[in-house]
Amino acid sequence: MIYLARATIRDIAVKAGVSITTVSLVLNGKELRIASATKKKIIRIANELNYRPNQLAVGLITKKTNTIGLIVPDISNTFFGELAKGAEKEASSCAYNIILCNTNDNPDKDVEYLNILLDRGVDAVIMVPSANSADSMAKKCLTLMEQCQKPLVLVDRIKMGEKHTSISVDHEQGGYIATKYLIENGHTRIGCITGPLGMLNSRLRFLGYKKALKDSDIRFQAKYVEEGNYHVEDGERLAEGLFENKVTAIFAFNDLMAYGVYKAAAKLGCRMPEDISVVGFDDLFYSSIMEVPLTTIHQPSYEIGEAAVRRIAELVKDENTKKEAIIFKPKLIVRNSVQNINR
Amino acid sequence: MIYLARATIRDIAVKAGVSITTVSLVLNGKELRIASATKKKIIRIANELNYRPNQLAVGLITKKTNTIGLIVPDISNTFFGELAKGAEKEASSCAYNIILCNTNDNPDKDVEYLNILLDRGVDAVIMVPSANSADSMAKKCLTLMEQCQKPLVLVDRIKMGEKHTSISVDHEQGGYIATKYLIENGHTRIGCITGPLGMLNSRLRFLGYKKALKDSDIRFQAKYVEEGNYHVEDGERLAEGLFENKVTAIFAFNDLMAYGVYKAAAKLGCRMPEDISVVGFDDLFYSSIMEVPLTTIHQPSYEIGEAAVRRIAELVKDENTKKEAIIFKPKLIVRNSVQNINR
DNA sequence: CTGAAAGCGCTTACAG
DNA sequence: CTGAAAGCGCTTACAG
Repeated sequence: MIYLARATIRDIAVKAGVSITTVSLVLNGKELRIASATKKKIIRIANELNYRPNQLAVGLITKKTNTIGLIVPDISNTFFGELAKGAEKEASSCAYNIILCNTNDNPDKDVEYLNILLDRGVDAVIMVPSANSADSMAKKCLTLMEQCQKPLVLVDRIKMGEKHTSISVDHEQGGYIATKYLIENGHTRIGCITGPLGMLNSRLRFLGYKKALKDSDIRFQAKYVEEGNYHVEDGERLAEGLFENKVTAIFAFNDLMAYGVYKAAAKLGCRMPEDISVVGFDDLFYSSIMEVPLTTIHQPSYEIGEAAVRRIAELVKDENTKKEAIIFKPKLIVRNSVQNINR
Repeated sequence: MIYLARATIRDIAVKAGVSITTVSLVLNGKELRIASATKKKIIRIANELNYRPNQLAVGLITKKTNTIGLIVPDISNTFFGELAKGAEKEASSCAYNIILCNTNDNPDKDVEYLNILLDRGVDAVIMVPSANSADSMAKKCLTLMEQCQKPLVLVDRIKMGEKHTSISVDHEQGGYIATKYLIENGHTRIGCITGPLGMLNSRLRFLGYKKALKDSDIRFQAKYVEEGNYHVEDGERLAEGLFENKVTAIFAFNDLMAYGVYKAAAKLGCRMPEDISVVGFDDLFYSSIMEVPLTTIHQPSYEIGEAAVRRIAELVKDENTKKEAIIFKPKLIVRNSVQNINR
């Protein structure tokens, strides 16, 4: 009972006494005129032989592999894990598969993987560009994909517009509502731990922070701002300086750094939120189960992944699909890490 | 400057005035006898044209795609995220790519994805079977892979041995050392929140728990045992019953449920670890940054992913590679969630 | 030292 | 209603 080789279309043709053309036609439901007896016979035999088309052969000839490349900086980061999960789910439901590429935020890998994916005939790629990727790198990727006439969907850390679809939360608005919420709770000395300001998402959140201050006539002060690198350790290290500058609240540009603020507070005996309020960004799973659940800006990472694949499916079907950006609204998730200090 | 089509081996042959055979030979470094002038010319032209072989064509003919399927229950779970990251890194370093499949613990998906992966000509697959997958399901998968003569590496939730490689931490020993540690710290009324006992990893950890009790002449008591489903909510819900039974410590079979125990303790005003000690299993990233960092059993998920791909690379090169299991030693990570109650 | 030919497993005009 | 033929982009005996 051991079949070393899978049945091919030829095996079916031989067994059914017809040509492989006919088999192909029937199995793909292309020729409706074929005698229903022949049709039934072919289908029966295909089932008997457990026939499944070799997708390499199909892809080679149709120039379509039903395959999408997904390039992320770090799949073990919950944010990208959720994104991948959403993308995979949507892909699976349209008979696509995902080829996973993890760059560790190495910009060279962005291009390297893109080429490899193209070698494998992917129909499109979803890419979260590496943190330190120069704009020239993103351009290179876009050019590569354009030459092949294949969609590139840029996600989260978006560099430029126009010729491709980009998907992201509205980072600026996220920064704005996070800061606004702190202001509404009576805070005026609001520290800010940004992400790398070389990254657009970080610059946009920073813009939102400054805009919210301005709208409330609170003077922006550079001494309340520290540039982090999106890691827990940065949050911890940078929070200490902010504490010394007497901030009553800190807006950390991601949840990870917010956790770092928690650690710094614990180390220095600051109570949360009585002595120091914190708002994060991302809404990672952990944020809801902490002892002091973190108030944060929710990013719909799962939905972003879904949306990326959905847009690709549209793009592949109809090249004229508009390639404009998809912007998700950020949402403030109020939990317990902010103290109202209005009297 | 827009090339709609990628250069093919034929384009090179035409431009160099040689046959495609020669081009293929040179580019694959197969025929060393070829005139070095011809060789150089071909290589130069290939570079000029940015030639990259179409992997669909290569795969179709060589029956090897340098592609590995990875089937996991939930890629957004840090444990599997780390595993995927390790697998991807190792894959990338041997020029393999990973096709990601997410089953949401639906056993039917295990088989469905396996077939799809086979259609795509993967060289092997790494699978973490779904939680409720019956043994018959695992057998089906093994049979499928055997027929194609392709390695299947079963990871973490292992069903059966022999014909395939399985990779996992030693769950029983993990359960043993976790329990032993609590005993050494003076605990005798040790609650236990297991995973689904239908899953082998859970049964093994349970065995370790009972063995540790026995070795210390502590009577096993069923009332100290609750069966969970590896989710935070189970930990929280089941901990309450255990508290009522006056346990002084709880061994949760994964970190997620341990977090649930934390939540239950907070709700009931129990201090950690003064009133209740907890040990987890997995050593998720978050466990180290909690206010009361969790003492837990470390599972080397990244290394497991790496090992899976490394074994596959060996297996693909040499069919005679031994197919026995790879068992990682679990490691106790002592942090702050256990109180020593010896006087 | 190099090339013509067969073939991997399919799809798709085209012809009958 | 059905099939012969060409072809997708490669590799690999085989022949010279």
